[in-house]
Amino acid sequence: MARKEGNLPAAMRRGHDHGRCIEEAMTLAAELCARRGARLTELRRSVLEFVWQSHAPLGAYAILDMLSAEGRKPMPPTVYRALDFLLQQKLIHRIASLNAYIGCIDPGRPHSGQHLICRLCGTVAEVDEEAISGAIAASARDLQFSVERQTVEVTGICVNCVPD
Amino acid sequence: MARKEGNLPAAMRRGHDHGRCIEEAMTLAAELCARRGARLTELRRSVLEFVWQSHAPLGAYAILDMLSAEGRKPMPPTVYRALDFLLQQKLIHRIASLNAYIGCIDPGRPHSGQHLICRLCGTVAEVDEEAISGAIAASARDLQFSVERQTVEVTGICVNCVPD
DNA sequence: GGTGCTTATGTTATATTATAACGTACTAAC
DNA sequence: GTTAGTACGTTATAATATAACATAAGCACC
Repeated sequence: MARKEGNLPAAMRRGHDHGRCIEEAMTLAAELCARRGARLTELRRSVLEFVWQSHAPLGAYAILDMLSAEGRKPMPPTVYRALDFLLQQKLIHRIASLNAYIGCIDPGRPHSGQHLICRLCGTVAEVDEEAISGAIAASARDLQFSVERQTVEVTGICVNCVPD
Repeated sequence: MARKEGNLPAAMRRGHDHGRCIEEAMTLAAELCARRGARLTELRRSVLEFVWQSHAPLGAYAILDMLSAEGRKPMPPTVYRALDFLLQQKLIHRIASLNAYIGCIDPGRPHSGQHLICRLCGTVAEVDEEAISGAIAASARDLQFSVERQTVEVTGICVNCVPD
């Protein structure tokens, strides 16, 4: 029995109101930064907004081009510093296998986060399955390995890109 | 109860006979390539040997330097092509979070493979836990996502690098 | 043992991603 | 308003990777 589309992550729901995704992400980011005493400057806000413009991850130089098109003409370190800030605040994730950055769907809560990357449309859906992170933690414990970070990137074809 | 060192992957056994790791890997590589009609040329063999010189992953340009020191003076594409061949034959893995390459411990058998990366000594241990790959497969199935590749990279501190 | 096909490697140039180092400007606290 | 700290600007370069085309090596067939 096929899962209802409504239960899929927003990234994989074709018709979802993405404006709402952006709006919620920006609001939550502002709240979190305020609470933490971290400064979500105009630049950082712009970068976060660009990252959120779709559910496909964005490269640093794509962001740089977008900022240039907007009138700012930043150099790479400026962009990387903004990305570093957003990473530290856990507002975005880096997708190592793509050298690109994507908005975090749940920045308020600590989580490891697994990413499903569609090879065709580029969409990345973030999930947080205790079964996965728990299995990794258990395996590490067994080897007396002290885990600091889990990177789980699953490449394949999403439901919207396979023939029915 | 602590796991015995003898049960750890070779990468994490301090005193293991690494010459034997290399030897076995090279023999197995030769066998597999022969069986598959793939040509393990001198260059490819050298690259594989360099990758196996330790259980820490090696960057493409480090390999290039090693080849240069040996007398060959290859250019980057030569190294990358050799790495591509070895990746296709599943004789090595690419560690995305490090942009580096490491020998596969079990190239004969299809497997997804998870990597535990010690931030301090650089050692990477490959494990293949059905609990992990199964949990990922189950989660993907649930989202009707068709998995082609799993990248699991766990960063932390290995048993040899934590204080007793 | 040459011919031609395929695969592997050489070579030149450049693309892409990321950081080091140092200077300036902004902000908040006093 | 001075100062300390943080953010941003700027220049230069490092590190990783690939495109495009030329040459050479292996091999299959006659």
